[in-house]
Formats: sequence, C-alpha cells, structure tokens
Amino acid sequence: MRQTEQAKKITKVAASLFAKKGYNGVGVAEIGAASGFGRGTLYHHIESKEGLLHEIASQYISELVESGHRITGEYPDPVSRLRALSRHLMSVISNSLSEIVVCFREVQSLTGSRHHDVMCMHAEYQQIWSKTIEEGVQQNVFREVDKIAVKGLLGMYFYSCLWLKPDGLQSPEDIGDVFSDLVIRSLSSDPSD
Amino acid sequence: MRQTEQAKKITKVAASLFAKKGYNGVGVAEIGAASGFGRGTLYHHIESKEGLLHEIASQYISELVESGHRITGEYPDPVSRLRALSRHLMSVISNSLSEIVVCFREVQSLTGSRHHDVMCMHAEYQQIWSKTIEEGVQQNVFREVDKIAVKGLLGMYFYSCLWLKPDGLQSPEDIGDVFSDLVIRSLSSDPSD
DNA sequence: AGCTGTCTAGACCAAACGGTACAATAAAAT
DNA sequence: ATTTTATTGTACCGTTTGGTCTAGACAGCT
Repeated sequence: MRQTEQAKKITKVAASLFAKKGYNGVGVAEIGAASGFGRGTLYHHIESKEGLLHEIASQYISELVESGHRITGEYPDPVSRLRALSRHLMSVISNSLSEIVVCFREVQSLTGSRHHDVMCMHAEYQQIWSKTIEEGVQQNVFREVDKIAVKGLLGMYFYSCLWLKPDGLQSPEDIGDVFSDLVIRSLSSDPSD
Repeated sequence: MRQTEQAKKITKVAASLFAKKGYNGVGVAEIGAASGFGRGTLYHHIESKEGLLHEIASQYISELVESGHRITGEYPDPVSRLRALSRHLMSVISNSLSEIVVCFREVQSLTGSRHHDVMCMHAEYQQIWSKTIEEGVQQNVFREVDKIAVKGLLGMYFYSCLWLKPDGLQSPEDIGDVFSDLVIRSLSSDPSD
C-alpha cells in the first residue's frame, strides 16, 4: 500500500495515540488535531478509522514475518538463528513501541477480514519460532518441549512493550541478548551450553 | 469492599465485556442490558464505569499479591516456591481469564489514584518473584541474571491470557508446570537440575 | 393502613462519536 | 488566462456516550 507523506504522518500519530489511550479511547477529531488537520481533511487521506488501525497493526507484524523468513534463510543453525530472531524482535519492538502495542493489544477491535489478516500473520511468525525449535530438537541441541512453550517464550517478548521505556538504560540488543540467553538455556539439552 | 449479589454479577458481566471489546468499546447501556438492568438501576449498584474497572482490575491483582506472600511463607526453598508461584499464577489466570485480561490490558484507562493503586500492586507482585530469584542466587541454585529477566519471565505468564482457551486441552496446572520448567531451567546454575 | 428504605425503569442531559457533503482554496497543467 | 486536480476547513448527519433525576414498585415493619 503506497502512502503519501501526510498519510504516513497520520498513521504514526494515530499509533501513538492508540497506544496511549486505546483504539476506542481516541476520536478521529483528536487524531486530526494531533496531526494538524481537520476532520474532513483527515478523511481525504485515510479510508476509515478502522483502516488506520489495520494499517498500523499489519505494517509491523508483516515486517516481522518478512524478516523472520530472511533470518531463517541466513542462519541454518537453530541456536544462532534463535539469537538473531531474538535480537531482531526486540529491536523492532523497541523501535516501534507504539505500533507494536497497538498491534497486539487492539487487534480485537479489527473486524472481519482485517482481523483475520493480522491473526494469520501472527500465527505465521509464531511458526517461524516453532520451526526453529523443532530443528533444534532434531539436532539434539534442544530438548523436547510442549507445543505451548513457544507461546510462552514469545509472550516474554511481546509483553515487554508494556514495560519497555524508549529511553531506558539498556539497549534493545542488550535486552534481546538477556532474553535469548533465557530462551536458549530453557530449551537447551546440553548443560554445558 | 463489600459487594451485594447484584453488584457481583454486574462486575462479572462487565469483566467479560471489557475483555472482549475493551473498556472504551463497551457502553454502560450494554453492561446494563447484559446483566439484565436498565441504566438507572445499574447506577444504583455501581459507583461509576471507571469504579467498575478498578474493582475488576484490583480484585485479582490483590489476590495474586496476597497469595504470593502466603506462598512465600510456605515455601522456604526458592525452587519449589517458584514452582508453586507458577502453578498458582497460571491457575488464577486460567480461572479468571476475563478479569486478568482487563487487569493488564485496560489499566491505562484508570486515572489518578486508581491507576496508581493497581500499578503498585503489580510492582509488589513482581517483587515477590524477584525476591525468590535473588534468594536462589544467594543459595547458588540460580545463576546471576539481569534485573529485567523477571519482567520477561512474568510476561510469559501474563501474555498467556491472550491465547489461553478456557476449554483448552491442557489444565492450567499442566501449563504452569511447563512454564515453571522453562523458568527454572533458564535460571538454573546447576545443569543437572 | 401507613410508613420507610431499597430497588427499578425510563426520560433526559450535554458532549462526543464516526462519517459525509460541500464550498473554498491552492497548485499545476493546458 | 483558463481549466483541472488535489487539498483543505466547516457545518452537519444520526447515534451513542457517561451520568443524573424522578416517579413508581415493592418489600418489611409498626
């Protein structure tokens, strides 16, 4: 979807408002005012309020999926791939805090195919992590774990957008490393790792 | 806070509505209709819409804090305490899905002291986990981990209310065990554990 | 019967909601 | 200079928002 400069700005402003007050807690008038437009003008650049939400939510989850596939290709080794996925996920979350908060907290406000769209991409991203763990199990570097373990581990990351501070002391990469350490240790079959 | 039968019912109905559509996505009229009352009647039983949200959110986080302290007293050993905390947290989440979803996703809609209240209890619960891990480190059963690790690990649990199905195949205790296994392994300093 | 206090429903309020219509403006193309 | 074309702001639509007020229904008590 090609977006004009104005549309991009509106999307960005809306993301931070949605993150702060929730989708239903923000009116289109407020979005307009915050981006310097009237309501009429706003609707010349966007399709609808829900379209805006879909744009925000799908933009970043689709980027995660895309990069996930790329990283899968680049790292054949499950352990280093997991580390790379961890760093990347954490840096995306950190660099686009508002958008990610919206993406995982306001999905419920999407209806019909828009909702289905985002949920599918979410599942696809989870599949990337599942696949990596499975490969690790086959290579005996990871132990067998329950299927829900990957949901738990990903939750560790996704939940971080509720406490992460953009101006925090630790860099996203540092946090990603702390987390991937936890993840790899929790999965590892080799104690000396 | 002493609640009448009707007030309890309204709180319960409101929790499931808030969980499904978000705090700002539900009107008081809808809450009234779903609990079988008109709007006027509703306001005879509740203080305000935000009061209702605070009731829902504080009820369960305060139960977590209370039980957390109890469990701390019952289990001197950090490892078994962590297992107990894990099982308990997972069963509370599972048994009160809607309330927990509201508690962690809609806190932002609380204002002033009500917001502060809930955040403090949240921090106190995290402290219970932190303390347990610290004790484990002192006893050399856990390795030294970054302070944010506990945030990550708790995120694993809290995030679960977004994918947990009340009629799922696995019992909350099973899931709690899977998670505590992950947590203990990720923290363990002793590979033979 | 008369009184008291709890519970109920619905009318009502000003404000805000998402979205549309339309006229005015600005810029670009001819 | 004139005609398109893309932007803009404002007035307006019907609906819904959280919350209040009031009048009646109902029980239990004297």
